[in-house]
Amino acid sequence: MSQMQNVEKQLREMILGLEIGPGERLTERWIESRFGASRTPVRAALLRLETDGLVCRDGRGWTVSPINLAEIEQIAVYREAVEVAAIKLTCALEDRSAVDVVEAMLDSCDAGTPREEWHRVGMDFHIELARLSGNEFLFRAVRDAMTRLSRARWLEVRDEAALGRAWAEHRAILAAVRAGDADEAAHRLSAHIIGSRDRLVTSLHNDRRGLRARGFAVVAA
Amino acid sequence: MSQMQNVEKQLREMILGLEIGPGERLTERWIESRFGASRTPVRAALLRLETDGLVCRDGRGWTVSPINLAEIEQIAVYREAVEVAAIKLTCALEDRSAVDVVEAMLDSCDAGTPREEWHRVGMDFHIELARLSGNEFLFRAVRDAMTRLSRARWLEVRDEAALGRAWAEHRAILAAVRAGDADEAAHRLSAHIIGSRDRLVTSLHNDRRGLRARGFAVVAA
DNA sequence: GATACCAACTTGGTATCCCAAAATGGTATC
DNA sequence: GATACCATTTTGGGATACCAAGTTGGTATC
Repeated sequence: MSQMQNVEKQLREMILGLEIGPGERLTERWIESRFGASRTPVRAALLRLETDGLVCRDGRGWTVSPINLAEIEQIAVYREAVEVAAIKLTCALEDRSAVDVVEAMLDSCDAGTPREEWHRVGMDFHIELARLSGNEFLFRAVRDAMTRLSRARWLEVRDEAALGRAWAEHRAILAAVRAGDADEAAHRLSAHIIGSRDRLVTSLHNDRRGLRARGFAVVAA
Repeated sequence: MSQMQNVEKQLREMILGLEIGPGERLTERWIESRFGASRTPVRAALLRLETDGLVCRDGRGWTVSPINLAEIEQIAVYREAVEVAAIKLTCALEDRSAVDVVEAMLDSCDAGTPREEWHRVGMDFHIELARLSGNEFLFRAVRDAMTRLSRARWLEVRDEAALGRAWAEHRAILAAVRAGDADEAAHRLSAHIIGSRDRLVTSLHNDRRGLRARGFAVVAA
């Protein structure tokens, strides 16, 4: 694996894992020494992460992108459009047996599953569901949206009941897809996404002081 | 303007203007000497253009992305989803007077307008229309889709009647938006996009031998 | 004439060096 | 004590040198 991929992967994990907080300044030299690579691959990695929205320019320098509530709301609208389009395509397929693979992902989480895993599977559900459509651009759009939402979703305060509800919604969506009921699937998916958005924005809004106290930059809507 | 932006801009224009043909190999050293910049900004520019889908990796090297008919079909589905979502948002706005600005773009083209201008305005119409939604991600998605379609649309064989029909469809879409009729606007926009896709794919499919003879790589659907 | 093999060149990946601009910190002045 | 100013350091942008891997072209052998 090239140095550029190496730096990009590790830096991405540190940012998504909140090891580097939203709003923190980054210097190319710090990354260079941190990962033992020279500035050329570091700069390439930063350019990649910039297009993913994980880092952004701050004047001349680099900053880990802050949590932006307005952006989160807009992304929800965006992903609703593309996920609904994707699920309609999937419902129109003759062979929809691939939903079983997605259902198995949901099954892999139970009471003993660590929170990180619930978080990861909760995003991969949407990503893999979009992949089933066979449309590369809808798939990429969902993956990109989930990446941008990842940190915010991790910071969301969710009790077990909320997780259970989300999983039930996921299963209902899959059931509709399996039945080939595009309208039902689209409606449930749409409601799920908008509901998730509202809970997410509300949670972050209520917690914004605590988040800022932890050093996380949170931009209001 | 930085060297990186300079190289990116010029290289983008050369690719979109088909001065460098789809499928052509690129070397960092050629770009370096062509634009008088060193490899550092050249590499940064290539990474940018790669995320825009204008260049792609070919093993170890770089290639101007070929025209890909399957990709064009998928992008049409993608842009239909996002453009329809955007126009519905716009129709729901109280103040939709900004459509006048978009309408003025259409008015700027007449019989004496060069073909490049029709081409540019034909894309900007969709981009600016999406911008009116106020959703940054829907807007970016449309802009990105149009960038990826730009070369194919330029190669499309379109007579004056077809252009006139497209403009009429554009105006009908704007009229529906101005009236706040979301369903009508969405329906007309959707039909316009799918119709455009069909004509585009058909045209390129029929012309693929001629295009290949001009040295343009065309990947079949 | 076909093919196996080797040297020279090309090319992307990386490290490193230089530079200008911006940030920083200390000092002198009021 | 506050502030204006200047020297120093830091930082990103760019240029260049080096390397390894891959390609190419030619040659010698069969």
